[in-house]
Amino acid sequence: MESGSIPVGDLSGGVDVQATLESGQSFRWHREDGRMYEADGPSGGSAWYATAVGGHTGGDPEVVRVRQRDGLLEWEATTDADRLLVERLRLDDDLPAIFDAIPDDELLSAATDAYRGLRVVNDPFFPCLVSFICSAQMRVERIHEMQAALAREFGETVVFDGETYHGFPTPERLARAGEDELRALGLGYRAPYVQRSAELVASGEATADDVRGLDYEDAREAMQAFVGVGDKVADCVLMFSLGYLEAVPLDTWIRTAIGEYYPHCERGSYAETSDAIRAEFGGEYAGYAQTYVFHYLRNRA
DNA sequence: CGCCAGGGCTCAG
DNA sequence: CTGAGCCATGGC
Repeated sequence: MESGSIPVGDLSGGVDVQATLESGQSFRWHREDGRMYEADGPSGGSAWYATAVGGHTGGDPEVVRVRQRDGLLEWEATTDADRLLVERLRLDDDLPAIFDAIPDDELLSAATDAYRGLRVVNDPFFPCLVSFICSAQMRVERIHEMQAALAREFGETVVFDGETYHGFPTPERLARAGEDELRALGLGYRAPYVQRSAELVASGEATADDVRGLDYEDAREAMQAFVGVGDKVADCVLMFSLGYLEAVPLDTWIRTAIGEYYPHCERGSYAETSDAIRAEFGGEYAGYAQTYVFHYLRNRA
Protein backbone atom coordinates (compact mmCIF):
# COMPACT_ATOMS: atom_id res chain seq x y z
CA MET A 1 0.00 0.00 0.00
CA GLU A 2 1.23 3.46 -0.85
CA SER A 3 0.07 6.53 0.99
CA GLY A 4 0.59 10.25 1.14
CA SER A 5 -1.00 13.56 1.92
CA ILE A 6 -1.58 16.92 0.30
CA PRO A 7 -1.77 20.02 2.54
CA VAL A 8 -5.11 21.68 1.86
CA GLY A 9 -3.42 24.99 2.52
CA ASP A 10 -1.34 24.50 -0.62
CA LEU A 11 -4.50 24.54 -2.74
CA SER A 12 -5.75 27.92 -3.88
CA GLY A 13 -9.16 28.24 -2.26
CA GLY A 14 -8.91 24.97 -0.34
CA VAL A 15 -11.05 21.93 -0.96
CA ASP A 16 -14.22 20.34 0.39
CA VAL A 17 -13.91 16.66 -0.46
CA GLN A 18 -17.33 15.71 0.85
CA ALA A 19 -19.11 18.40 -1.15
CA THR A 20 -17.06 17.55 -4.24
CA LEU A 21 -17.74 13.82 -4.14
CA GLU A 22 -21.33 13.90 -2.87
CA SER A 23 -22.70 16.60 -5.18
CA GLY A 24 -23.73 14.32 -8.03
CA GLN A 25 -20.84 15.07 -10.37
CA SER A 26 -18.93 11.80 -10.22
CA PHE A 27 -20.68 8.51 -9.53
CA ARG A 28 -17.56 6.40 -9.15
CA TRP A 29 -16.62 7.21 -5.54
CA HIS A 30 -17.98 5.43 -2.49
CA ARG A 31 -17.95 6.51 1.12
CA GLU A 32 -16.35 3.68 3.07
CA ASP A 33 -18.76 4.12 5.96
CA GLY A 34 -21.59 3.39 3.55
CA ARG A 35 -23.32 6.70 4.22
CA MET A 36 -22.93 8.32 0.82
CA TYR A 37 -25.52 11.08 0.29
CA GLU A 38 -26.85 10.66 3.81
CA ALA A 39 -27.14 13.61 6.12
CA ASP A 40 -23.79 14.79 7.41
CA GLY A 41 -22.97 12.66 10.38
CA PRO A 42 -20.43 13.77 12.98
CA SER A 43 -17.68 12.07 10.97
CA GLY A 44 -19.09 12.94 7.55
CA GLY A 45 -16.47 15.59 6.95
CA SER A 46 -13.55 13.21 7.44
CA ALA A 47 -14.91 9.98 6.00
CA TRP A 48 -12.83 7.89 3.61
CA TYR A 49 -13.90 7.84 -0.03
CA ALA A 50 -12.66 5.15 -2.40
CA THR A 51 -12.73 4.47 -6.12
CA ALA A 52 -11.24 1.96 -8.54
CA VAL A 53 -9.77 3.73 -11.55
CA GLY A 54 -8.43 2.64 -14.91
CA GLY A 55 -10.52 -0.49 -15.37
CA HIS A 56 -12.47 0.98 -18.28
CA THR A 57 -9.32 1.11 -20.40
CA GLY A 58 -8.82 -2.63 -20.08
CA GLY A 59 -5.97 -2.63 -17.58
CA ASP A 60 -6.07 -3.74 -13.96
CA PRO A 61 -7.87 -1.14 -11.86
CA GLU A 62 -5.99 0.82 -9.23
CA VAL A 63 -7.69 1.65 -5.95
CA VAL A 64 -7.50 5.11 -4.44
CA ARG A 65 -8.85 6.09 -1.05
CA VAL A 66 -8.91 9.64 0.22
CA ARG A 67 -10.11 11.59 3.23
CA GLN A 68 -9.89 15.17 4.42
CA ARG A 69 -8.69 15.64 7.98
CA ASP A 70 -6.73 18.17 10.00
CA GLY A 71 -5.93 20.37 7.01
CA LEU A 72 -4.67 17.45 4.95
CA LEU A 73 -5.90 15.41 2.03
CA GLU A 74 -4.75 11.98 3.13
CA TRP A 75 -4.67 9.12 0.65
CA GLU A 76 -3.97 5.40 0.53
CA ALA A 77 -3.76 3.57 -2.77
CA THR A 78 -2.36 0.71 -4.82
CA THR A 79 -0.17 3.26 -6.59
CA ASP A 80 1.11 6.82 -6.22
CA ALA A 81 -2.07 8.90 -6.18
CA ASP A 82 -0.77 12.45 -5.73
CA ARG A 83 -1.11 13.52 -9.34
CA LEU A 84 -4.24 11.48 -9.94
CA LEU A 85 -6.03 13.33 -7.16
CA VAL A 86 -4.88 16.69 -8.47
CA GLU A 87 -6.28 15.79 -11.89
CA ARG A 88 -9.54 14.14 -10.86
CA LEU A 89 -10.51 16.74 -8.28
CA ARG A 90 -9.12 19.69 -10.27
CA LEU A 91 -7.03 20.70 -7.27
CA ASP A 92 -5.03 23.10 -9.45
CA ASP A 93 -8.12 25.23 -10.15
CA ASP A 94 -7.73 28.69 -8.66
CA LEU A 95 -11.00 28.93 -6.74
CA PRO A 96 -10.61 32.58 -5.64
CA ALA A 97 -10.16 33.57 -9.29
CA ILE A 98 -13.20 31.50 -10.21
CA PHE A 99 -15.29 33.15 -7.47
CA ASP A 100 -14.16 36.52 -8.78
CA ALA A 101 -15.61 35.65 -12.17
CA ILE A 102 -18.94 34.50 -10.68
CA PRO A 103 -21.41 37.31 -9.84
CA ASP A 104 -22.26 37.61 -6.16
CA ASP A 105 -26.04 37.81 -6.26
CA GLU A 106 -28.18 36.39 -3.48
CA LEU A 107 -28.35 32.77 -4.65
CA LEU A 108 -24.77 32.48 -5.91
CA SER A 109 -23.34 34.04 -2.76
CA ALA A 110 -25.33 31.70 -0.54
CA ALA A 111 -24.34 28.63 -2.57
CA THR A 112 -20.63 29.43 -2.81
CA ASP A 113 -20.49 30.42 0.86
CA ALA A 114 -22.17 27.19 1.92
CA TYR A 115 -19.80 24.86 0.07
CA ARG A 116 -16.61 26.86 -0.46
CA GLY A 117 -14.00 24.35 -1.57
CA LEU A 118 -16.36 22.27 -3.70
CA ARG A 119 -14.53 21.57 -6.94
CA VAL A 120 -15.81 20.52 -10.36
CA VAL A 121 -14.51 17.01 -10.99
CA ASN A 122 -12.58 15.78 -14.00
CA ASP A 123 -13.74 12.22 -14.62
CA PRO A 124 -12.60 9.87 -17.38
CA PHE A 125 -14.84 10.12 -20.42
CA PHE A 126 -16.48 6.71 -20.75
CA PRO A 127 -17.61 6.25 -17.13
CA CYS A 128 -18.81 9.86 -17.10
CA LEU A 129 -20.73 9.37 -20.36
CA VAL A 130 -22.46 6.22 -19.12
CA SER A 131 -23.26 7.80 -15.75
CA PHE A 132 -25.05 10.73 -17.29
CA ILE A 133 -26.85 8.64 -19.90
CA CYS A 134 -28.18 6.77 -16.86
CA SER A 135 -29.05 10.03 -15.12
CA ALA A 136 -32.17 10.71 -17.18
CA GLN A 137 -35.15 11.02 -14.83
CA MET A 138 -33.17 9.46 -11.98
CA ARG A 139 -32.30 10.53 -8.47
CA VAL A 140 -28.62 11.06 -7.71
CA GLU A 141 -28.56 8.14 -5.28
CA ARG A 142 -29.92 5.76 -7.88
CA ILE A 143 -27.53 6.92 -10.58
CA HIS A 144 -24.77 6.04 -8.11
CA GLU A 145 -26.31 2.62 -7.49
CA MET A 146 -26.58 1.94 -11.20
CA GLN A 147 -22.89 2.67 -11.79
CA ALA A 148 -21.99 0.42 -8.84
CA ALA A 149 -24.12 -2.35 -10.34
CA LEU A 150 -22.45 -1.96 -13.77
CA ALA A 151 -19.01 -2.17 -12.15
CA ARG A 152 -19.96 -5.10 -9.95
CA GLU A 153 -21.43 -7.01 -12.88
CA PHE A 154 -19.05 -6.17 -15.71
CA GLY A 155 -15.95 -4.56 -14.20
CA GLU A 156 -12.59 -6.09 -13.25
CA THR A 157 -12.20 -6.78 -9.55
CA VAL A 158 -9.24 -5.74 -7.45
CA VAL A 159 -8.53 -6.49 -3.82
CA PHE A 160 -7.03 -3.75 -1.70
CA ASP A 161 -6.54 -3.77 2.05
CA GLY A 162 -8.78 -6.79 2.37
CA GLU A 163 -11.66 -5.19 0.46
CA THR A 164 -12.88 -6.02 -3.04
CA TYR A 165 -13.33 -3.14 -5.47
CA HIS A 166 -14.65 -3.09 -9.02
CA GLY A 167 -13.30 -1.01 -11.86
CA PHE A 168 -15.66 0.46 -14.44
CA PRO A 169 -16.36 -1.85 -17.41
CA THR A 170 -14.68 -1.33 -20.76
CA PRO A 171 -16.78 -0.04 -23.68
CA GLU A 172 -16.32 -3.45 -25.30
CA ARG A 173 -17.80 -5.23 -22.30
CA LEU A 174 -20.86 -2.99 -22.11
CA ALA A 175 -21.32 -3.19 -25.86
CA ARG A 176 -21.33 -6.97 -25.57
CA ALA A 177 -23.79 -6.91 -22.68
CA GLY A 178 -27.25 -7.32 -24.05
CA GLU A 179 -30.01 -4.82 -23.49
CA ASP A 180 -31.71 -7.41 -21.29
CA GLU A 181 -28.66 -7.79 -19.04
CA LEU A 182 -28.55 -4.03 -18.56
CA ARG A 183 -32.28 -3.80 -17.89
CA ALA A 184 -31.83 -6.48 -15.24
CA LEU A 185 -29.57 -4.02 -13.40
CA GLY A 186 -32.42 -1.52 -13.23
CA LEU A 187 -31.35 0.77 -16.07
CA GLY A 188 -34.87 0.72 -17.52
CA TYR A 189 -35.27 2.44 -20.87
CA ARG A 190 -31.68 3.72 -20.63
CA ALA A 191 -30.34 0.20 -21.19
CA PRO A 192 -30.29 0.34 -25.01
CA TYR A 193 -28.82 3.86 -24.88
CA VAL A 194 -25.88 2.65 -22.78
CA GLN A 195 -25.40 -0.43 -24.93
CA ARG A 196 -25.43 1.50 -28.20
CA SER A 197 -23.19 4.30 -26.95
CA ALA A 198 -20.73 1.71 -25.65
CA GLU A 199 -20.77 0.21 -29.14
CA LEU A 200 -19.98 3.56 -30.70
CA VAL A 201 -17.01 4.06 -28.38
CA ALA A 202 -15.77 0.48 -28.76
CA SER A 203 -15.88 0.63 -32.54
CA GLY A 204 -14.35 4.09 -32.65
CA GLU A 205 -17.36 5.38 -34.57
CA ALA A 206 -17.78 8.11 -31.96
CA THR A 207 -15.22 8.92 -29.28
CA ALA A 208 -14.15 11.68 -26.93
CA ASP A 209 -11.57 12.74 -29.51
CA ASP A 210 -14.38 13.81 -31.84
CA VAL A 211 -15.40 16.34 -29.19
CA ARG A 212 -12.22 17.43 -27.44
CA GLY A 213 -10.88 20.72 -28.71
CA LEU A 214 -14.08 21.93 -30.35
CA ASP A 215 -15.58 25.26 -29.39
CA TYR A 216 -18.22 24.84 -26.69
CA GLU A 217 -21.31 25.09 -28.91
CA ASP A 218 -19.87 22.66 -31.48
CA ALA A 219 -18.78 20.32 -28.71
CA ARG A 220 -22.30 20.19 -27.27
CA GLU A 221 -23.62 19.33 -30.71
CA ALA A 222 -20.93 16.69 -31.31
CA MET A 223 -21.71 15.00 -27.98
CA GLN A 224 -25.16 14.17 -29.29
CA ALA A 225 -23.65 11.61 -31.66
CA PHE A 226 -23.88 9.30 -28.64
CA VAL A 227 -27.20 7.59 -28.00
CA GLY A 228 -29.10 8.86 -24.99
CA VAL A 229 -27.28 12.18 -25.06
CA GLY A 230 -29.26 15.37 -25.59
CA ASP A 231 -28.36 18.94 -24.66
CA LYS A 232 -28.46 18.40 -20.89
CA VAL A 233 -26.41 15.21 -20.69
CA ALA A 234 -23.99 16.69 -23.22
CA ASP A 235 -23.43 19.69 -20.96
CA CYS A 236 -22.75 17.43 -17.97
CA VAL A 237 -20.14 15.35 -19.77
CA LEU A 238 -18.55 18.45 -21.28
CA MET A 239 -18.11 19.96 -17.83
CA PHE A 240 -17.35 16.92 -15.66
CA SER A 241 -15.04 15.15 -18.10
CA LEU A 242 -13.86 17.42 -20.87
CA GLY A 243 -13.19 20.58 -18.89
CA TYR A 244 -15.80 22.88 -20.46
CA LEU A 245 -16.32 24.93 -17.31
CA GLU A 246 -18.72 27.31 -19.06
CA ALA A 247 -21.30 24.57 -19.65
CA VAL A 248 -24.51 25.03 -17.66
CA PRO A 249 -26.64 21.87 -17.69
CA LEU A 250 -30.32 22.79 -17.42
CA ASP A 251 -31.70 20.18 -15.05
CA THR A 252 -34.87 20.34 -12.99
CA TRP A 253 -33.13 22.13 -10.11
CA ILE A 254 -31.56 24.80 -12.26
CA ARG A 255 -34.80 25.29 -14.16
CA THR A 256 -36.51 25.86 -10.82
CA ALA A 257 -33.80 28.34 -9.85
CA ILE A 258 -34.29 30.16 -13.15
CA GLY A 259 -38.01 30.41 -12.46
CA GLU A 260 -37.47 31.75 -8.96
CA TYR A 261 -34.35 33.89 -9.27
CA TYR A 262 -33.70 34.54 -12.97
CA PRO A 263 -37.07 34.55 -14.79
CA HIS A 264 -35.64 36.90 -17.42
CA CYS A 265 -33.32 34.02 -18.49
CA GLU A 266 -36.23 31.76 -19.44
CA ARG A 267 -36.17 31.88 -23.26
CA GLY A 268 -38.12 28.81 -24.31
CA SER A 269 -35.44 26.76 -26.02
CA TYR A 270 -32.62 24.97 -24.21
CA ALA A 271 -29.92 26.70 -26.24
CA GLU A 272 -31.14 30.22 -25.62
CA THR A 273 -32.03 29.72 -21.96
CA SER A 274 -28.67 28.06 -21.38
CA ASP A 275 -26.98 30.96 -23.11
CA ALA A 276 -28.78 33.49 -20.93
CA ILE A 277 -28.07 31.76 -17.63
CA ARG A 278 -24.44 31.22 -18.69
CA ALA A 279 -24.10 34.99 -19.06
CA GLU A 280 -25.96 35.52 -15.77
CA PHE A 281 -23.46 33.19 -14.06
CA GLY A 282 -20.45 35.10 -15.36
CA GLY A 283 -19.60 33.16 -18.52
CA GLU A 284 -16.21 31.47 -18.31
CA TYR A 285 -16.85 29.57 -15.06
CA ALA A 286 -20.65 29.46 -15.24
CA GLY A 287 -20.55 25.68 -14.86
CA TYR A 288 -18.80 26.06 -11.52
CA ALA A 289 -21.61 28.39 -10.43
CA GLN A 290 -24.19 25.87 -11.65
CA THR A 291 -22.53 23.07 -9.70
CA TYR A 292 -22.59 25.06 -6.47
CA VAL A 293 -26.23 26.03 -7.01
CA PHE A 294 -27.25 22.45 -7.80
CA HIS A 295 -25.65 21.10 -4.64
CA TYR A 296 -26.96 23.97 -2.53
CA LEU A 297 -30.57 23.71 -3.69
CA ARG A 298 -30.63 19.92 -3.55
CA ASN A 299 -29.32 19.84 0.02
CA ARG A 300 -31.54 22.62 1.22
CA ALA A 301 -34.81 20.98 0.23
C1' DC B 1 -53.20 5.62 -6.30
C1' DG B 2 -50.41 9.71 -8.18
C1' DC B 3 -46.20 12.35 -8.65
C1' DC B 4 -41.43 12.97 -9.38
C1' DA B 5 -36.44 12.00 -10.25
C1' DG B 6 -29.79 15.93 -12.93
C1' DG B 7 -34.21 13.67 -20.12
C1' DG B 8 -33.99 11.67 -24.69
C1' DC B 9 -36.16 9.52 -28.73
C1' DT B 10 -39.62 9.45 -32.20
C1' DC B 11 -43.04 11.24 -34.84
C1' DA B 12 -46.41 14.94 -36.16
C1' DG B 13 -47.23 19.45 -37.52
C1' DC C 1 -37.53 23.69 -35.39
C1' DT C 2 -41.19 22.73 -31.84
C1' DG C 3 -44.36 19.97 -28.98
C1' DA C 4 -46.68 15.81 -27.40
C1' DG C 5 -46.39 11.05 -26.05
C1' DC C 6 -43.72 7.56 -24.60
C1' DC C 7 -40.26 5.33 -22.14
C1' DA C 8 -38.68 1.88 -16.69
C1' DT C 9 -38.07 2.08 -11.96
C1' DG C 10 -38.38 3.08 -7.07
C1' DG C 11 -39.47 6.30 -3.13
C1' DC C 12 -42.79 8.92 -1.02
